[in-house]
Amino acid sequence: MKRPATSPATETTAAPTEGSKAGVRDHAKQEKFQRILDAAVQVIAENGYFNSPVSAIAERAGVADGTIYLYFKSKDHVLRSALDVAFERFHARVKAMLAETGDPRAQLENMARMQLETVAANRPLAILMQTEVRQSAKFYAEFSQHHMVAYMAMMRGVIRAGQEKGVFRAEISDALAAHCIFGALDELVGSWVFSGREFDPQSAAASVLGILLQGMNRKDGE
Amino acid sequence: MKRPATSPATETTAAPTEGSKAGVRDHAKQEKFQRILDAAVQVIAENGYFNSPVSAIAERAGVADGTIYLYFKSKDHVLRSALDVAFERFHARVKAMLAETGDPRAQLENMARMQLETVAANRPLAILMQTEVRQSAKFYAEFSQHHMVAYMAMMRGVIRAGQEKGVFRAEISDALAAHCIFGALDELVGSWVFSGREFDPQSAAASVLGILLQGMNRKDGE
Amino acid sequence: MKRPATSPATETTAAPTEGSKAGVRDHAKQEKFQRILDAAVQVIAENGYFNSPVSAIAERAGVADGTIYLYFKSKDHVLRSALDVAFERFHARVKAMLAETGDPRAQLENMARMQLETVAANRPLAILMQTEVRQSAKFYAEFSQHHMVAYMAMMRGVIRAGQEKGVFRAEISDALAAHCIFGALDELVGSWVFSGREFDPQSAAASVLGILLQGMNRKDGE
Amino acid sequence: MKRPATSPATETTAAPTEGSKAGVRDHAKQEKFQRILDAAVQVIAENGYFNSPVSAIAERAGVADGTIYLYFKSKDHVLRSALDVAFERFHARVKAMLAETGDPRAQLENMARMQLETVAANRPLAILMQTEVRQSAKFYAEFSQHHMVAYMAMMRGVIRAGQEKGVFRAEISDALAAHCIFGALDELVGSWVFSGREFDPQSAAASVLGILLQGMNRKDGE
DNA sequence: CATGAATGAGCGTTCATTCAT
DNA sequence: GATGAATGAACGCTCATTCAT
Repeated sequence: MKRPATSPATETTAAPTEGSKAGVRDHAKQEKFQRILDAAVQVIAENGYFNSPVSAIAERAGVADGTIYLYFKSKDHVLRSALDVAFERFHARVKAMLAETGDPRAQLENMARMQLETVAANRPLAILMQTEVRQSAKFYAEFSQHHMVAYMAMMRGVIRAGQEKGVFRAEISDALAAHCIFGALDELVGSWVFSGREFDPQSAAASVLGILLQGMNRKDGE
Repeated sequence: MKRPATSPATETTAAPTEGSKAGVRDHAKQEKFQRILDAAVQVIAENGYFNSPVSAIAERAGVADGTIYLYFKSKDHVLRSALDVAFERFHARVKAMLAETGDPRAQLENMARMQLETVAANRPLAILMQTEVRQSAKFYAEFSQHHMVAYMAMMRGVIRAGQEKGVFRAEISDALAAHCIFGALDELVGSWVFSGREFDPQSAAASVLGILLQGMNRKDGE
Repeated sequence: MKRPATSPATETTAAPTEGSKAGVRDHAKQEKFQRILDAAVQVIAENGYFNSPVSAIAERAGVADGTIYLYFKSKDHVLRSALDVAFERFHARVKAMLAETGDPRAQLENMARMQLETVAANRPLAILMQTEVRQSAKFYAEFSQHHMVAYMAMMRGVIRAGQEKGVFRAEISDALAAHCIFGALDELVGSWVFSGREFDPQSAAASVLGILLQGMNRKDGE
Repeated sequence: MKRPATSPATETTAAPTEGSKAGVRDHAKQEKFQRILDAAVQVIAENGYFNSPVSAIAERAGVADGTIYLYFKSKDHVLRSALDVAFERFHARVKAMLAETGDPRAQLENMARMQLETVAANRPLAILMQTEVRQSAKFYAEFSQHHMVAYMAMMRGVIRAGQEKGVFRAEISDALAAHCIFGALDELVGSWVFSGREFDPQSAAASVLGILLQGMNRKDGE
């Protein structure tokens, strides 16, 4: 089947109806839900969305093909859910970090480090983020609306706070700066993910922010 | 058919054999070759590679399905060719610009401007560059080997030259800086391409480089 | 997919995995397996392998096109299986007969009769044996290796036994004689199959062996 | 295209219209006609009819694809012509031999030898005779009507003459005996053609006829 | 006559999805 | 709930044949 022209609004991918009969049942359901998601991430990272039959995902998850459709409306929604879930977790962790960090520069560096760490911790998921999110303009636009905008807003808030505190130059557009930071890191992730090279999130984040905060220009007197 | 495991090395996508019979024939062939490429770029930009049947590309190009296969070995090669041709043109233009520009800062800004201009000039192609290049890890790795490495090398050369002339800080890694610049611009392109917003390449390039060269930090005494 | 250059060795065409869940399921599977085989034999006998779309076989079998591929790896394997199954049954029956027949002359005549009977009992299958086995040199060579060699070996064994018992001339090559008998019968089958004429296997077998055993020459004193 | 349901009556495959302008032209035409036929025999023997694109035949013959259709109505007719021409030549040579040979036994042995020689002289053609003639029941039936019947009639005539002269047993059916002889030889040819083994037509013919004339039975007193 | 680019019907095969068990 | 056999639409690609040059 082709991706339907009208995409069904994402529905924030709630895990299957919870809160009914027994907690045991719920737990079993949740567990299978997650197993399918993990299998999908692995299989799709290896072969790409369109070269990953639902049957391959089912097999990796250890369930029957039909079972997938008890948990997800379509193959498409499996991918959406995987990305949604992953992003929401990341988002929550960043939000928590921001709440307990004061200095804008430290906040930015932590965000950078967490972005790279997330990728380093789950390579298949990183591959999905680099490839399948962009599998089509429509999908990407949708994903961006849901998640990227929210993430960028957080980053822009940090930058604006820094500007108000006088640590960042006030004449810089917060939106532009956020794009620059995210883009630089994302590019790094891409080159890492596809080459397979190792790298240290901590120091890589520091290096990138070193460039972006201090600039490439040699200062007079250096 | 699935994407073949061993892809036949790209072959630099020469347009069909030229230089024989009549110039007329050659011209007609070249024209049809290009028409198919353009159609492919449009259709794939709209629907994504896997949701774009060859028949749709053929229809858009105004040729029969089978005709595609007189010019390209496979659907896969149509996409490769489109990307190869586009990149090679871009690469050549950048190279020419570098040859007639002396100042490293001006060189970087021109590169940035040209990257954004290219995208502004051909939105469907920009979409392809943002999406289909990454359609699979394999494809991306291959494309990167062919083109990105070459482009990045050019940029790193400019940065090193600037470091030697003393305009850029010497302690910065040229590779990392190149990734940051490219990534920042690419991210900008992405957000533009998928939102449909307008923007001015010239000033956008200047703004981005403003951040990357001078840094976000407020200088003492400002 | 194209016919793979290396065909995967026939695998003796086991019917789908049996012996698990319920005997009911197994039986249903076996029944469909056989139905597809029968449909294939009929359709291919009528039109030839290459003029028999899989869809035509599926239709005749009363299943969907895709269902064929749940039972067979490829169109190619449907044909192989049909021939393999048919030959193995024939082979087994001949073997059983040989075990309970003593006289070499009677053994030969029974083999001849059974060859003709088999054909008379299933005309479409006979057509396949006369045509599609030879559809390509490769296929034929493969089939011969698997089945013809085994059958010829049985016949040569009978002939050698007859020679040792002194009923057949010792100076005759058993291999050559076997070829002569089989060829004479096969030619008869061919002329029958394609003309549609009726004939009686019993008496035809007797007549052919009458010629081959006693020779065409008039004996002195006759 | 599929083989048309109504086969166009064969038309005895006359070479293109001759007897007009100049003998030179005619000769050139004949030569190209033959070149295409030879190419077809080679290519089809190697790959089978349905795996032999017209373009492959054209290439082997050194002509353009379209040129084939100036000499033959369809791909189908190229094959028919090749077989017709080959058979007619063989038929003529046998006929000439029969005219200058008196003894029925010698006639039969010469026919056998010539059948094997023909095959030994042109292996690709032999492969065609063993395989493509049988590509479908329809084709085979048609070919048989045209050629086999004629050839069998000659052989039956020889056998009947032998019976009248008292050298062959009178109670044998001439038709059956002819089938036996032809079938035995044809089987031999088949086993040779597909195995690639060498063999000597002269002695093989003698051996086969040795069996068929004298019989396999040991005579009393031997 | 000869060419070979163009056509488009047709094929083998895959796989998302359904539904009887 | 879970299964997995069955479906059939859809696809990439081939190639016999035509026809403008």
